[in-house]
Amino acid sequence: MKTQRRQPRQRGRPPVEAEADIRNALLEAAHRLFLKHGFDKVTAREIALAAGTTPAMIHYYFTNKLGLFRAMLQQAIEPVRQQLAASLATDAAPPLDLRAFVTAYMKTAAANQWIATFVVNEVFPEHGRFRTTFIREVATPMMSMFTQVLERARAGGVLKADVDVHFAALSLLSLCIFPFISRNVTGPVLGVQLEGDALQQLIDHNVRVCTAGLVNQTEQRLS
Amino acid sequence: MKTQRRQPRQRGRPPVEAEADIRNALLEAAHRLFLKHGFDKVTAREIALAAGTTPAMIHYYFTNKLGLFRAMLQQAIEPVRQQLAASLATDAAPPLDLRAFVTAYMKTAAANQWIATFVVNEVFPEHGRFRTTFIREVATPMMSMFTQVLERARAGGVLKADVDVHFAALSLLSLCIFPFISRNVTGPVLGVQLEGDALQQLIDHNVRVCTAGLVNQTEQRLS
DNA sequence: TGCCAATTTAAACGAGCGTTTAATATTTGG
DNA sequence: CCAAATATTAAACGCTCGTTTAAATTGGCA
Repeated sequence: MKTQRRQPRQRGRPPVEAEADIRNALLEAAHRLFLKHGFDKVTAREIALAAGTTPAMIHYYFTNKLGLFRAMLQQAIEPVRQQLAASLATDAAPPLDLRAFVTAYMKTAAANQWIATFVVNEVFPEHGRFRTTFIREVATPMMSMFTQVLERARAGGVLKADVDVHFAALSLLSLCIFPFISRNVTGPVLGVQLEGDALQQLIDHNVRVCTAGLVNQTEQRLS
Repeated sequence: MKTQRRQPRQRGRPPVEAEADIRNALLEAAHRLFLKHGFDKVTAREIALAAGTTPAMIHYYFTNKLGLFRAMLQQAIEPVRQQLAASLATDAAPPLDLRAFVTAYMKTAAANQWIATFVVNEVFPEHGRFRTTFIREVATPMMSMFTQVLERARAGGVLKADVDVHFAALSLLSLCIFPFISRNVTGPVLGVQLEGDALQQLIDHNVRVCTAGLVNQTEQRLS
């Protein structure tokens, strides 16, 4: 894995049609490696090699390793952030469609498993490189949308009256996120891979648990 | 934090009454630093300095940095493992005392917050240093006790008949563990510190959620 | 008393890291 | 067609890390 030879490319200013070729290769390699193994576990040389270039290009285009990480992250996280935010921006509520919530969260988490790894590596640790940024830019605004929806649901009599909104949010996040964070352990132990049919079963299970725990029972009794 | 001076101790063979003095100091410093920041984030020099000695002593007593980590971990994890295992070894069941379960888990997790950090740092990552060991020695046996208890509860008619035992276990773990793993983010965002009163509230909340979601309702209706 | 084994020290080693440099080749614009 | 700007390379720099070494100092024991 170390003595891999890089095929050197032509020096000098490249023709205009193929601009920023190396830059994109670096971003792509950074996405693949950083998000799989974490910032510290991947060396600048590895990324450069994977991108078919030299570490000096990281400095040339992104000043340093962290600059490359940041540039890559911005590209990677934006569509996901929008996707999740959209699943909360339902002014149509307050039926509090828990099934839609849970499904949206877990489907995106399953489709972008790097998110769980990234969060565990860079935002959960006390001195995680992106902890404060994540809290400011992602967690706080989304949590405020979240609790807002839940408050409205409670006002509409859907959420059980004596359930704390913050605890309800925490329960939902726990049930939806933990399985992905712990997948490298719970997968082998339970023999479950969070995709396809098993994922759908878990979604159904989670919907059931938090519906029973958080929502006033009405028509459920009939089934 | 770097230019701290170490007070050199007397050379030569120490008097017999104070044996393995440095060894214990190293173990104690390793416990404090490794479990707080993770194996990679702490240097051998830091630990040696914190223990009032030199890095060479790590080699002398534990061969290398990893040896020190392992020795420290064994000491640290054993009482916790026994404590948690005991909370499952209730042949007295099957009333499936969920409150006792949840309380035992979350109280120990709260009293030993380093566990969550350790698990996130060293066992959840795909190439976590203790992932396979943890799966073999801790996760698998405990999960088998866990599912056994749940199976018995279902046989006794306590657990809802159509709830999968593995999913039930996963839900319980999610609700009980995730809050500690994510505490550095959810703490600031929700304004909740998992200790004292807030911890008790969360325990009650979790008991309620998973009782409603997993257990057949009987006397609950009356309240 | 004197030697041996145990313990500790200061210093250095070698590898790997992120980063920087200086040279070089190429395209573009005047 | 030439000069300036640009992109890339190979090499090395300086630092930190885990680990090792060689010497120094002491207690126990014959």
